[in-house]
Amino acid sequence: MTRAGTVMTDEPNPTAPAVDESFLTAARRAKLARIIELGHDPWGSRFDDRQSIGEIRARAGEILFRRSSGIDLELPSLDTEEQRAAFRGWLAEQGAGEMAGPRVRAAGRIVLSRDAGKLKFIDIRDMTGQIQLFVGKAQVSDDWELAENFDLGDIIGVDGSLRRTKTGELSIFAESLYILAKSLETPPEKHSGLQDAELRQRQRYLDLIYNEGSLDRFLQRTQIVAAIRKTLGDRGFVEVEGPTLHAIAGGAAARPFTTHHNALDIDLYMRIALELHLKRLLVGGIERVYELGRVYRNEGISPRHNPEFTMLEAYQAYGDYRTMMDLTEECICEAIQAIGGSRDVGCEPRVIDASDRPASLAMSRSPVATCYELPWGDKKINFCRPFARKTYAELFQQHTRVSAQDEVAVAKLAKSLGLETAGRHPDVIKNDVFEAKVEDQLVGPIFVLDYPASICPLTKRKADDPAVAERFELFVGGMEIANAYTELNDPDLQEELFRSQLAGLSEEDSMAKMDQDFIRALRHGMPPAGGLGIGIDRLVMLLTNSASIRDIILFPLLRPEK
RNA sequence: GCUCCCUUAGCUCAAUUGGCAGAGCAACUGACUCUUAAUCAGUAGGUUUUAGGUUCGAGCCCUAAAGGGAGCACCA
Repeated sequence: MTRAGTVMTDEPNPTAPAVDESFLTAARRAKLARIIELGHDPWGSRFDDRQSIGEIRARAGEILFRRSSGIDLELPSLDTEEQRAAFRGWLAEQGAGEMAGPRVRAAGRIVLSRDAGKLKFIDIRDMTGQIQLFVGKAQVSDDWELAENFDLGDIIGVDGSLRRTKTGELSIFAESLYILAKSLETPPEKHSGLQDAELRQRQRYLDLIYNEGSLDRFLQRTQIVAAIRKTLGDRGFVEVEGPTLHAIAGGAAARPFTTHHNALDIDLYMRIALELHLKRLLVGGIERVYELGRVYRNEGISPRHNPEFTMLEAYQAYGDYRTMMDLTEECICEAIQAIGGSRDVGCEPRVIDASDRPASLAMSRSPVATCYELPWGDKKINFCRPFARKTYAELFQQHTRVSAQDEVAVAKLAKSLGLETAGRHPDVIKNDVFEAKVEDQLVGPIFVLDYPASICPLTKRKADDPAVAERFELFVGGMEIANAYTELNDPDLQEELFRSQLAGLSEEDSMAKMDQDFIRALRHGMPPAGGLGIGIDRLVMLLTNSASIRDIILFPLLRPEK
């Protein structure tokens, strides 16, 4: 393993210069040195055949009380405080004897420690749970002094037997102890954890270790993403990996990050969307295709925006936006199920009536009633399939008392809301009003259908009304979660829409957006298709009841420290 | 980029009207072989984010900077 010119420095070096030689770390370094004196490597090594704490806890039923007479007794159940109290009485009645349980080996981080004379109670935690070690000076003999040099935060291993203490606490009665990694820093306060939002983000590892729910939340994120992949995979969607470095940053109207390729000497953009390359793959014959990956937008940071975020885009040939509505419901409901969302919470399967379903919109297949209820802030949100479906125009009318068709009245309303109207397209003004007055109100889940065509340059128009685009957005908890189109596959119209869209932009921006190869691909023929985008971060926020996107992104962007 | 708010011991938080900077946890010393946020006794730990200013006196008032938070702008 040693390469020429490299010196392996396996020898622990307790005299290494400390960055912060405060009295707290000095105490830990003194223990580090003492552990080395005792003949242990404070940085540990491979630790085979351990069981997870979750697995070990599951073996509690194997513990027996062995009376001196040789008769083994099963222990009473110990799930509640009453049962624990009863256990203590029961144990006192048994007289002479001792607990006997399976031999186990565990490893984890010390999160709590209580000394009681020649006894130590050490709580260790691994990814699956937490358990108490019972460490007696007489019982561990040689390892007692090692244990005396343990600190909160150290990662240790233990061999012992699984038993219960006299108070009923499931514990590993230690026989041998191992130091696997010394911790030289002081952990956060043990009751309240790490509260400071900045420290929680910068030092996410501490948040994960010490804040209740943090690790679970991020594991749930992984489960949600895995469930979405499974949902799509089960339906024949092919996952692909498109380029993240784009010569042309298209597919959305966001400002890209720029970067530079040295050998080619060209500026490149970090992708702002997945759309245009996935549609090329529809042309190429991948009839159901998706990508679940990172996009980058050079925009402001807020509780709902991080400059890099995870987006799902899925395209299905021979479908349309109604197809994608069903797919959206399936992805979300199966994700809820994957994280253990409660099912059938008494929400009556709703009958889709005229108010939910515009006459023009036929369900593409009969809905399956599936009901989940999740907390969202101080509210609860019911995810009952099918989700409500209302048109943009209906919702506009309902929440503003103004007809979306009445451009004069809409402009007047916009002005009264303090929105800029001069020189703007009526549909843009209308959409500003919609965003200001309607979106926040949509607790949902609700599909908003049929957007003004002029704000949807990549979307097919309705056959009977070219002013309306076949697009929906799914709103839940006031957030836009999904956005889907019947994809525009007319190359000439697409080019025209791009040009009119770009008319207002500077030459430089215009060049950045006009993707001639994409138009050329459409000219070769793209099947009619439905396309869906889901903002994964916002979906995870919603499903984990998180108020800030920074709570569900492991390492959100922060200014560099100092 | 703009506005407002926050920053006190390693961590979590106090500090009255501008009047001696405090507690809990963590640490250190001691007691305890069944603890559960263990308990008890004692010890130590501070450039109050930074740089200026006002004042007899500033954690507190003023100015600026840094970092964070909320909102706005940006985000078809």
